[in-house]
Amino acid sequence: MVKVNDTKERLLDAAHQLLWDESLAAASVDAICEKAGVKKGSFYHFFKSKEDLVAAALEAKFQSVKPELDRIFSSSVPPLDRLRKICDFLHQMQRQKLEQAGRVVGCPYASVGGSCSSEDGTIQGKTRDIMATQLKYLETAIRDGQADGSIPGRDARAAAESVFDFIEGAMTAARIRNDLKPVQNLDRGVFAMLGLPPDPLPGPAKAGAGAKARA
Amino acid sequence: MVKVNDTKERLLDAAHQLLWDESLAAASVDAICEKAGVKKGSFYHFFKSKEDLVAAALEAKFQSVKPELDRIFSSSVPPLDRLRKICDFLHQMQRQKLEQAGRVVGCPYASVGGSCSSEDGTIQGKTRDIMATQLKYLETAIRDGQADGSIPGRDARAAAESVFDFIEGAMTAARIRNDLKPVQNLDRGVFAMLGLPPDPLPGPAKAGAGAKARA
DNA sequence: TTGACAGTTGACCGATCAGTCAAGTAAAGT
DNA sequence: ACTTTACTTGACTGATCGGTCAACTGTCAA
Repeated sequence: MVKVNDTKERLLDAAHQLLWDESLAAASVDAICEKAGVKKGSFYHFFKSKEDLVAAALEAKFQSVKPELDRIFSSSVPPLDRLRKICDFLHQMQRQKLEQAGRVVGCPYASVGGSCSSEDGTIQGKTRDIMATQLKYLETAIRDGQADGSIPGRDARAAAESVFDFIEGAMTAARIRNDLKPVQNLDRGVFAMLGLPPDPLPGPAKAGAGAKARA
Repeated sequence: MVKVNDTKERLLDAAHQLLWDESLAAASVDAICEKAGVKKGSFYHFFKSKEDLVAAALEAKFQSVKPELDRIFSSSVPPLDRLRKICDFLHQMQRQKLEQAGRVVGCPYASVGGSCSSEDGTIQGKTRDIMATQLKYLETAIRDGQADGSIPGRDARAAAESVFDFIEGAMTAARIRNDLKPVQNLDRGVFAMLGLPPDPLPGPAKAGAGAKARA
């Protein structure tokens, strides 16, 4: 009995699911309403426009994963571990979405933000804001790493931007190719971008030919 | 008088311009026809569907820049120079499109491919093909570099994929933020990704504070 | 001269788009 | 008991979507 009226949440959930699993184009007001089991009149009781709902759905979803980001990027974790963890987190999330949605979905912010003309101010602005916030996590981790000597270089901001662009590019590639491979070893690309030697093979003494698992 | 009937070309041009400058959603059949100065009936005389036209427009545009790619990635050019040149080429192209379209447009293949549900087989398939072809240029250059010792590492394919993802991510970021900055120094990210030292500052003795241009 | 045919035209189709609205329900506030 | 308020509903609008069609035009070949 914690919540009797969850209409708004159902709309936000349905919208984000359509945005992420399908596309901005697939997330029509009618489709969102049908998926949420809500009539269109109710939709416009809670949101003044479709743009409004889309922006709210992106924001709500980001807020829901933010605690996880705060945990992963905790200052109590060594900077390189934060990077390893976020790469693994992104990979696992894509794997989970693949099972649930039946396809690789990539990053919703890049997909949605990239698929609107800049005129759609509200939506693209929201994706910009969220991605800027995500960038800060990377920037802080890299700056901490540079401070403790675990990461070479001095310009944490520029390094974070490059790493972020690489990750987003890999997510987009995974979506377009409908293939998890681009996001399977994000840490290798991230470490290379930062001028770090690649991680030793995961798992202790995992038999000889680790590289063969590629095939 | 070389061409009396350029209707098909006008449709392809108009379509690609809308796809690139605006979005897949903005490239409606009506909008394409209006921009091309062609009636819808004629459209369907040349193309059997909108998907058909979009795929053809993407392919046609790629074919039109292919000679430039072949020149940039010529085997007669040192591998590192090929990478420098393609980064500069992409930057200049984005700059030119910015002037022409009034905004940063990014990579049309990533934008279009990322903004359709995988169901749109034809279109997403075409973007996949084109991007796979582009990847081969990078792969060859990197393999040549690894062969002559100018690039460290052994797995040219994996390195090319990482570099490609980074470049695409930067193009997408530039589009979403409507800002050229992410594509202004692609070579730095590319070189870092390949484990290379950054290029020395461009231009001989370009006054002291090169880094100040950032602000 | 007459077809044949590539190309063009504008009217038209049903479906779907985002968004509106008046009427209704039900619970909370007075 | 009465009103206010939050929410729901289904029918509706005009615009636009992708796509069709029969009729028309010009050109070139037989």
